[in-house]
Amino acid sequence: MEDRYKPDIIESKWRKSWEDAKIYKVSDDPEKEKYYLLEMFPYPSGKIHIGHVRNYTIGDVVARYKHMKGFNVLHPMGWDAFGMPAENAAIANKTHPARWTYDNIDAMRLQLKQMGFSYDWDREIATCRPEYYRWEQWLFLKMYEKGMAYRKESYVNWCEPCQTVLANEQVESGMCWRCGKPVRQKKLAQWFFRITDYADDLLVHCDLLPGWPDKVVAMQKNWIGKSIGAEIRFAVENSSEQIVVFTTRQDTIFGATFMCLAPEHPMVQKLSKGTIQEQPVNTFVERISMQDRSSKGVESYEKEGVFTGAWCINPLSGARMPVYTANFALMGYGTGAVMSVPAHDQRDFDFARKYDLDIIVVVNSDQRLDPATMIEAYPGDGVMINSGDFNGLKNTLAIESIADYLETHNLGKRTISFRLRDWGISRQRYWGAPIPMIHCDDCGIVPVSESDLPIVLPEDADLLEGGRSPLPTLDYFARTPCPKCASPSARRETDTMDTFVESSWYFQRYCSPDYHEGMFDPKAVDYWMPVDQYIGGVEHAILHLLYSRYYTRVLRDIGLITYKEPFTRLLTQGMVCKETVHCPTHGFLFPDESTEGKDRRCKSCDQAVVIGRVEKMSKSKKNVVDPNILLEKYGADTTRLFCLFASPPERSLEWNEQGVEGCYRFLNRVWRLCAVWMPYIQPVIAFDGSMDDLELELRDLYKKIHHTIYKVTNDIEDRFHFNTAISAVMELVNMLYGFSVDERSPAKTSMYRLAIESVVLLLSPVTPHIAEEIWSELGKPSIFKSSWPIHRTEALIKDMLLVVVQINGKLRSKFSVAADADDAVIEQLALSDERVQKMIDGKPIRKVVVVQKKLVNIVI
RNA sequence: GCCUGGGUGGCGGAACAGGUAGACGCAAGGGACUUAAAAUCCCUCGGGGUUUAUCCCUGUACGAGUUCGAUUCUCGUCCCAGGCACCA
Repeated sequence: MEDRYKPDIIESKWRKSWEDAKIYKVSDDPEKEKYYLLEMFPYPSGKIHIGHVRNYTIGDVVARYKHMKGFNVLHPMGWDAFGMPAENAAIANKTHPARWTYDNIDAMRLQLKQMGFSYDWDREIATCRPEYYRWEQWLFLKMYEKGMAYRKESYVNWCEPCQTVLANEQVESGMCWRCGKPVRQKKLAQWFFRITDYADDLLVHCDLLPGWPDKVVAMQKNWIGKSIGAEIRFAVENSSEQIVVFTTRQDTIFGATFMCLAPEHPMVQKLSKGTIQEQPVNTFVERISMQDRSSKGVESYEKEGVFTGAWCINPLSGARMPVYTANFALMGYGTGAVMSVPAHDQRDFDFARKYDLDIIVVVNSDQRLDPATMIEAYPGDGVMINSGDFNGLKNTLAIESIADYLETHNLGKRTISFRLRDWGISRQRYWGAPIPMIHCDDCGIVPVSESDLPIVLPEDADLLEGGRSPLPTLDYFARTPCPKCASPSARRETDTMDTFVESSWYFQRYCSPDYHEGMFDPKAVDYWMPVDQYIGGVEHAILHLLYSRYYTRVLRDIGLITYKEPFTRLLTQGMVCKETVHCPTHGFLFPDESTEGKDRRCKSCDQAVVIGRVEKMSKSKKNVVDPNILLEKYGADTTRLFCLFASPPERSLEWNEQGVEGCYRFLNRVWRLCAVWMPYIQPVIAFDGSMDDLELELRDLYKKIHHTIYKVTNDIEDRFHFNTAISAVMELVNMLYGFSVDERSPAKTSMYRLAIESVVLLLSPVTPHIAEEIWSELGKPSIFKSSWPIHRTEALIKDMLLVVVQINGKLRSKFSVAADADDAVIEQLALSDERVQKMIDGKPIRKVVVVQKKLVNIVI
C-alpha cells in the first residue's frame, strides 16, 4: 500500500473500474426488496454548485447504504431541462436555448460523474426531449377530455415596450428588468389545471404522510388553506345587481359597514359607470394594475381604495353600505368581494380609519369595546351585541345560527373556500413543452389528435426582440389544418407548459425511461413506485411537491397507477446560502469576479461593489460556489465528506470553506493508519470471537468499534445526521491512533483488522473511492458487494456508569458506579460524597431527585 | 405583510424523550520532531474571578414563566433564512 494518500489517482481508477463493471446498473427484480431513492433533478444551468453537491451526496450516501443493506436500489438522475434561464442565456450569449441546454447537460453529467455518485446513467432523462414531453402532451389531452385542463382569463406581468410577458423574477420593484419601464397587469386567456378539485383530498392526505417533515406538511396545509364559512348576497341599491361575498365570520354581519371589491372584479366598472365616481375608479384601477398583485405584493402595499358610487344593503341589519374597490381585495380568493367589518378585522379597521367609515362593535370582548377609542380590531370571541335577534348569543354559536338564518331566508349559504387556486400552466415562452391544442376560427378550441403527438418544439428557432417567443411567428409550427374541419387557417396553441408539469411526473418515467407505449411501463412502475425516499431543497416544500401529489392523483384517476401519494419519505435539505455581490454596471457578480477583503471591487471595472444579503445560491444571483475548486484540490471523497460534515442536512448552511482542510486531513489519517498497519493485518482475519476473553484494552476497543457501528447506523437510518456519524468514526480513528502494532500478538492484529474493516465499511457510502482502495488492499472484492456491519448488542452494555450529583440543579460532583447499582445505593453514595457533604453543610435536605443511573439532584 | 423554519465559543456544529452545555472538526496559541520549512504528533482553548482547586460566579439571540432541574417546554420581543402561485 502506498505511503501517501493520492486521491486523484485512486478516484479516477475506481471511477473507471465501476463504470466498466456497470455496478450501478439496476433492473426490476421481484425477488429482491426494492428501494427507490430519488433526489430532485437539477435544472441544467451549466455547472453544478455546492447546493447540488450537498443534495446529491446525501442521496448517494443513502443509496449506497441501502444497497449494502441488501435492497435493490433505484437511484436515477436526469434533467429538468426546460425553463427561462436557457432563453436568457440565449439572448446574453447569442446561442440557442437547445444548444445551450444540451451542452450544459453534458458538462454537468461529467461533473456528477466526477463526484462518484452511484447513478444508473442508463436511465437518464431530459425533459426537453420529445420522447419525454410527448407523454405529458398525451396526458394533457386526457385531462382536457375530463375537464381537468381548461382555459380562462387571468393576469400576467406585461411590459409594453418589450411587448412581452415577464416572470415575477423579471420584475424588479415594479419595473421590467430589461428596459426598466413600468410593468402592468394584462388579461390573457390561459390554460389551467383544476387542482382545486383535489383540494380536500390533498389536504386530508397531508395527515397520511408520516415520512414527511412536519413543517412541510404544515406549509402544504396552510397553502391549501381550507376555510369554512358562508356566501352572502348583498343587494345593490337602485339596481338588480347583487354582490356575493365569502366570509368565515358571518357572525359579524351586523358589523359590516362597507363593501370592498377587488379592482379586477367585474362589478367595479359596472357600478361606477355613469356616476361621478367613474373617473376616480378608472384611475384607481389603472394605477393598481401597475402594482404587484401577488399575495406578497398585495399584503405589503398600504391599504387603499376608492368609492365606486354605489351602495349595497346589509341583508340582516338593513344598513346602507358604501361599495369600495380596494387593493387588498383579491380576485383569486373567495368571490373577490369582502364584506368589511372594521370592528373585528384589522385590514377593514385600518381601511375604515383611513376613509372615516362607520365602525360597529358586534362581538364584545371582556373589556367593553368602544368604536371611538379602539386602536385595533378585535378578532376574538365574545358575546353578540348590536345584532338584533342574535344579541346575547356567544359569537361561536351565532356563526351557526346566522348561517341557518341566511339559508332559510335564501340570503346565502354555507360554503367551504380554499386558498388554493387552480394551477395556471400557460407560459408565453419558447423553451417549454408545447400545449397540444389548436385554435380554429370555426370549431373553436380543438385538441390535437393523439396520433399527431408529439407536437415537437422546433429546436432551431431564434428568440425575438426582448426575449419574445418565436412560436407565434413560425408559420411552419403555428399553422396547421384544423383536425375537425380541416380548415387551413387554424393555428396551434403557442403557449408552452409550466416546467413544473415536467417535474410532476419524472419520477415515474425513471422506472422505464425508454418505454414507447405510454408514459411509463405499468409493470416497472408497479415494482418501483412510490419513491421510498425523496431528497431535495426545502424551497420546493410547497409548489413542486403539491403539484406532484396532484398529478399523481390525476394519473390514478385515469387508471394508470394505483397509489395516491408519490413520495413515502421526504427529506428537505436546507439551502446552501452565500452573500450576493452586485456591481453598478455589471450587475450580479460571481464570487471570483470581485476582489477579496474589505474594500471589494468589480474586477472588470474597478467600481466598489454592493455586498447583498445572504441568500440561497442561484444562477440568477450568481452567488454560487463551483465545487470544481475543491474537487481539483482535494478530490471527490473530501468534497463529499466535507459537505456532510459541515452540518445536518435539513439545516441551511452559509457557505464557508473553513474546515475542508480538516476533512482532507482526516482521510489522510485514515490512510496512514491503514498503510502502517496493512502488513500486519493483511494476513489475519478480523476478530470474531467472544468479548469475555479479551484483555481490558482490547475489550474497550471492541466496545468502541461496536458502539461506532451502532451510532453511525442510527444516525444514517433514523435522521440522516451524517455529521455526527462522521464524528463517531473520527473518534474511533483517534482511539486507534493510541494503539501500536505488535506482530507477536495475533489477538491485537485481528482486532485491529476488525477496527479497520469497520472504519472503511462505515465510511464507504460517504467516501467510496478511498474505501474501495483500502478494501482491495485488504484483499477483498468490491466493498459495494459487502454487507453493512451489524453491531453486537452485548458490546454496547457499559460496565461502569458515571453519576452526576447536583445541588439545587447545579453540578457539584460526580462519581462512577457499577452499572447494576440500584437507585437507593446511588442516592446513598451521592449523599455521602465528600464534596456534597461540604456543600450541604448540615442544612436540611428538602428533596432528593434520582434519575435512573444518571443523576442525583439534592434540593436544600 | 402572511405561512414555515432557525439563532449555542473566534468559526461549522454536538447535546436524539426536560438531567454533566460546547462531542467532532476548523481557526488561534504553546511545545516536540527537523539544519529549516511543510507534514506529523502532544498540550491549551466560552467569559470573568480568586484562596490555583475534583474551586467559585456567569453563559445557549433578548425578556418573562413552568419545573427539583430549561439550549430543550410555554408566552412575548428582536434578528436571519425559505416560500408566497411566471426562478426552478
